[in-house]
Amino acid sequence: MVDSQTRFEELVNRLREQGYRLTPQRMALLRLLAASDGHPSASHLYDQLHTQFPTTRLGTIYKTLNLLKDLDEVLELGFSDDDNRYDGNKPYPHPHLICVRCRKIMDPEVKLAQDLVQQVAQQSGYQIVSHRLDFYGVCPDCREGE
Amino acid sequence: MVDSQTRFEELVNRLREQGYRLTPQRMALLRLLAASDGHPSASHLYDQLHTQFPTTRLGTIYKTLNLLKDLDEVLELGFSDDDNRYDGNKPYPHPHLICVRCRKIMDPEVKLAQDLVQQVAQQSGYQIVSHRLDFYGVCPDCREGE
DNA sequence: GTGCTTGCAAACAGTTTGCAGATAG
DNA sequence: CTATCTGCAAACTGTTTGCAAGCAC
Repeated sequence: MVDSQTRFEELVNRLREQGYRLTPQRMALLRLLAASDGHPSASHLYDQLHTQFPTTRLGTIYKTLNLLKDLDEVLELGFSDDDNRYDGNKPYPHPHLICVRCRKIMDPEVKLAQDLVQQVAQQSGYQIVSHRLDFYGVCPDCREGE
Repeated sequence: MVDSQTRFEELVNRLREQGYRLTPQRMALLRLLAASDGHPSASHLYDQLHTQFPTTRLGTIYKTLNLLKDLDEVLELGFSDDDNRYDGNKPYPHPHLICVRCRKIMDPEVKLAQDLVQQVAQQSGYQIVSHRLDFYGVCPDCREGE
């Protein structure tokens, strides 16, 4: 992972150069995204921002997250049965490891064989634009109490 | 893919042996699930059932789908930004290929290297219970009109 | 000063739940 | 006969939208 201060500055510059405004709330959100490796949800980010900016609402957070998503600076991990999660450090497809008990999400140190993507493209005639690989399991902490 | 009649009978027997009732609506839903290779959504199934059983409601369809999901006879593909899709023919993890334009879903003829799963388990200490691999792309039909 | 951003509240959509009447076994 | 299933409607939840006031530039 890139240094969190560096990533923060990257995000700030990216918004600035695109002509977006850097409000204090946005700066704080960018700082959180750059600092977190835990794939926070919008409401987790809200909990953290709320202490500093008591009037901040979830809606505002979603707006900024969607903005960053459109700029490809944040990866959104959507779940149909749970809050979506956001990764502001590695905004490109990569495998995730999800604990089915505590919902902790980490990045395993593996990657999808690139020729598998090629193979799918050739077989199907699809133009592949992205992919997603999630492993579901029980994390060591959650296995302990069994 | 297994023959659709065979799969239908499998599903019927599975419900029967578990003591669940085989109502006409359920039978029709099982038939649809066994026959479809297009990963239908609940509302797609509803559209089809509705002609035969005009009083059938989406809620009922969800109840039966969840029942089959609990019996591991249907695979649910959840999407945070779209209807969930259901696969009654291959109710185990396998890769999917999703058109980002028309939302058609097919099964590419590839499979995830099994040792990748092992590798993740060993590295992380997680007990892996499942996984999901989705490729996103533009299907040949949707590329045509470009 | 201009118009993007925020706070706020209401809307949205897919899915789930609760209940009374219908029905499979 | 009776417990399960269906139809129905309301509830639920995470996310999005619309608008007026605020503030970055």
